[in-house]
Amino acid sequence: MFAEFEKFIRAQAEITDEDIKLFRDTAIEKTLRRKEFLLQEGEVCRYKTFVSKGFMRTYRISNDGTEHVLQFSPENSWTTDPESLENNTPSSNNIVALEPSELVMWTKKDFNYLFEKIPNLKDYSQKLVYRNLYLSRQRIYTAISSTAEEKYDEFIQMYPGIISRVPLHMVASFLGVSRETLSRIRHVQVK
Amino acid sequence: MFAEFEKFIRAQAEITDEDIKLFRDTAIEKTLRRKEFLLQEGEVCRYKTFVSKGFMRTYRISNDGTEHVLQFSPENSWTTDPESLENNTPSSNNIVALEPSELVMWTKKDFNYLFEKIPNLKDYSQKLVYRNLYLSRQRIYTAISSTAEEKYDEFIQMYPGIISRVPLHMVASFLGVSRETLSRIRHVQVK
DNA sequence: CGATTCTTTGAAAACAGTCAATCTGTGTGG
DNA sequence: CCACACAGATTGACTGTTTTCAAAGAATCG
Repeated sequence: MFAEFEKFIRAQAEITDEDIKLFRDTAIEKTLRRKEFLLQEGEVCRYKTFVSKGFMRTYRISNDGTEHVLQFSPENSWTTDPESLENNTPSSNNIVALEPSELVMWTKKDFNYLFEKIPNLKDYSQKLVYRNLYLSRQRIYTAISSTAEEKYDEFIQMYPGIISRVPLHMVASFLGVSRETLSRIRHVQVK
Repeated sequence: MFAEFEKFIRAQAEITDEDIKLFRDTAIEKTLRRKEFLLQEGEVCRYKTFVSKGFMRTYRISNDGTEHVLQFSPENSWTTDPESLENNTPSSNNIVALEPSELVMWTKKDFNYLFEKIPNLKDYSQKLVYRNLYLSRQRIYTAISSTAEEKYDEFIQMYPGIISRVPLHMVASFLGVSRETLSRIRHVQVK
């Protein structure tokens, strides 16, 4: 699990062998089976976590009991609840494994220590947050400006790999459309 | 204009008199009349900008020519296109004054210089980005999970001051509903 | 005041959601 | 290996919501 992370982080930032040792010494590895939770609503998120294998999904449950998917996290991406982690507040989100998954995690404290010791990490982290912010803005724009069909098309464009790995009703939930509507949209397009 | 910024930043972070001098020496002040642009689609965003008085609005124009409001920025808040600023890429957004406004701006270069000189600034900036990210996520969640009426109610809750300062059709555009729908929602609620 | 911008209203049409039933594929246990 | 259960996907009919279009009324800016 750590091996995948090492490969990933070396590709993303200038990282020395010593840095890698620091990462490794503080990392916690975790394996999840399908449908196991990394985080459940009400818990405080304790870890920055990197998905080295598998597939995670973040969702929230609304008052009427419906699930709404906020994020898909395939291997080689990060998944956490930054708000809960930063402020030590109970999370409103659930993070669950969609496939058997392998995670590499760090506590906030350890990661702060890494920030001090690994100069390039702060820059990388900053960039990551910014990218997150752009993507969020883009998603907001799509949500307020597009029809269901346009949302679906953009999803396919932006995350081409995802559609084949998750049930369609979760894609529908991610897009904010009912599963039936998504089904009909897709059927029209096949023609 | 700078006076408002000084007051604001002192309240937000531990800032010394020397820090203030640094801020001031690099700041550019700008006054905008109603409907004047801070940034237009296609331009590269060059400044971090603080709204010390007035009211700014960020919007994007979709293919069919419709405006979609991404952000409202009243006095004592920041407004920029972070993506364009960071990557020197042409912006897809327009930022325009809704009221006569006064701005305090810094180039990216100068602000990086400030980051080096003012240790607490990085933390403050980090927090700001994070808060932005939470708010964006919240807005995404609302967009995919709520009815038009719920969206409006949440807007009123979250930004109580805004509704009285902007035309309703811009609120509608922010929420992703037609102005007619918003009008009807509001009318029902008055009962 | 005059022009422009903004808001409201009504009626029709388009769109998306709900409900219920059916179909499909997958994997499990007998 | 088959039968069955289960999760997921699709379909049709219906309902409800939202958009669109058009017109008129209200408010605001210069």
